Amino acid sequence: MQSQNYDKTKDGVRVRFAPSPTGYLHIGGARTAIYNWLFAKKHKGVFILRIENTDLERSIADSIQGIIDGLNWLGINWDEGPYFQTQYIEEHKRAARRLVESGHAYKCFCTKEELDVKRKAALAAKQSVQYDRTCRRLTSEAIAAKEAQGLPYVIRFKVPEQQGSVCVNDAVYGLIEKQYQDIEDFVILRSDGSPLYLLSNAVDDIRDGITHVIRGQDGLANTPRQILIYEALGARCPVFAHMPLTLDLKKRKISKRTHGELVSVQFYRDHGFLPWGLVNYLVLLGWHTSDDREIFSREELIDAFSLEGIGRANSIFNYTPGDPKFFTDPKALSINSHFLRTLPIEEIAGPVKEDFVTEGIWDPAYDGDKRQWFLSTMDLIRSRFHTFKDFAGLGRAYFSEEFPVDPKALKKRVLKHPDLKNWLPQLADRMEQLESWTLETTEEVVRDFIQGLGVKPGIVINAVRTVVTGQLAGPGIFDVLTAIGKDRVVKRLCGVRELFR
RNA sequence: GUCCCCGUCGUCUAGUCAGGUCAAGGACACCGGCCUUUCACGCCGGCAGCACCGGUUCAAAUCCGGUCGGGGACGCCA
Repeated sequence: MQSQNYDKTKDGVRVRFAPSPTGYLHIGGARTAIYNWLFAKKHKGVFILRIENTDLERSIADSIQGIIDGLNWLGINWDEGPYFQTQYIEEHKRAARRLVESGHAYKCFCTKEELDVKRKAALAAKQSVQYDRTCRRLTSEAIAAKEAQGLPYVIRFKVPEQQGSVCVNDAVYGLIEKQYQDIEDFVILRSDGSPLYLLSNAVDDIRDGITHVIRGQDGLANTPRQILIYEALGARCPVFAHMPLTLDLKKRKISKRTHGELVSVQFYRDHGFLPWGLVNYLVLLGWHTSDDREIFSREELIDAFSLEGIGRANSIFNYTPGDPKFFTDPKALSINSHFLRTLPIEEIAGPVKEDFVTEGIWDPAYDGDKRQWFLSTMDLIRSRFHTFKDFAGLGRAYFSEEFPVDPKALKKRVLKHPDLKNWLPQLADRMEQLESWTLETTEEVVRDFIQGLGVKPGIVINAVRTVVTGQLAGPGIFDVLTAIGKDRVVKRLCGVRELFR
């Protein structure tokens, strides 16, 4: 058998993301996809999406939609696919047969029951639990006889019985050696004729011309066996690069089962993350440059990315359940808010609009006459926000006449000084008479009013902020007043009496 | 039970391959200060770590050995 190289594109980089169809995109999976995607972009290669469903029963369309949606939202675009593993089952079977013919695999007639007994015995004797290779020693007559009886069989891979080992030169973990004697004759085809993952995966990667397999470290232990398959099939091995896993604070693998929605990409979309904020956070879980950069634009990240930067130690998704301040890893939030307050304002207008539409506070004029106002107001308030949900939440008073008043702010900034009940409407009267409504004129009228009262400026100013925005804190008050506008300010200030009830 | 991998601040990590310039640097979080009408932003400062033990060496986070701790793989799962 001659060696066939991956020459799909004259040895250009070809990588793939091969999730199983679970119905949603897991952040760990997203991270794997991101690394592959970055590697492909960096080397101007091809990124393939391949759905690894060997389970024919399931409704594929439904269960892959979540994955596709997640990748699309993140902006991780693929060049080929999605391919489906089920489409290639015949090819996998042919490969298994070919391996039997070439003497690299054999039929095994042992039943599950027999194997179970042996396994238990081995366990009891504290021996390693490997298949004892009974059927490997069957004569061709014995095999023919069993086949004639119609006995079901699986196909097992013949692991070399000599001394020695399989070597993997992992791009991340370095040289990994696995003794032949520590590998059992693993099954590659079930007794019902269907192929197993180890085989299918290798065959698919060979067919797709995959040059670099970038995947989770949980695949590391499979690699020696897959290399045996590659070699037996006469194929050139891809470069393997295993990435460390992401665990929770208790060092458990993160999963939807134990961590819920929090580990799905969808959750971050629903909670106001910018897609790139999530990408930037995820890429830092197990990868780093040797300078101190942590914030990247798309182009910067593609340029900076390399397999050498991938670490070997598992990282932890730093999330504390029930944390009142951080609903997910604080670092994720901080990266997201960094982008939220530094990106050109136009770039966050999109997601904010989408949210406003669902919240029912979108004004079509924000795309027209009020565009400038919309953008500058977002710009004014964004430095305090963590997600774009905050615009319709904490920032609601700027965009809607209906907004809640924070009870803490009300108590501390308004109710504490009963005189405000009269002062604020008086101030509103003065404002009413202003010809122009600018930073300067509003400041002048407010300061003048305060001077007349002879009280500390903060008392009035903070009360105005709370009454006008519903919040304890916010931008400089005169910025707030100009942003919200004379009519609404006056109306809200006069409404202070309501708040005293 | 067998095999493989990993171990630097609470978290993400730089530094480990080519030992000294590391009495260990950055980021997030936390604390304090400045700014200020508030809160953020920004700026300045602080807290906090080489898992442990032994060896090699003039010198070890870095090399070697062991211990402990963590993770992964050992399926007719993917």
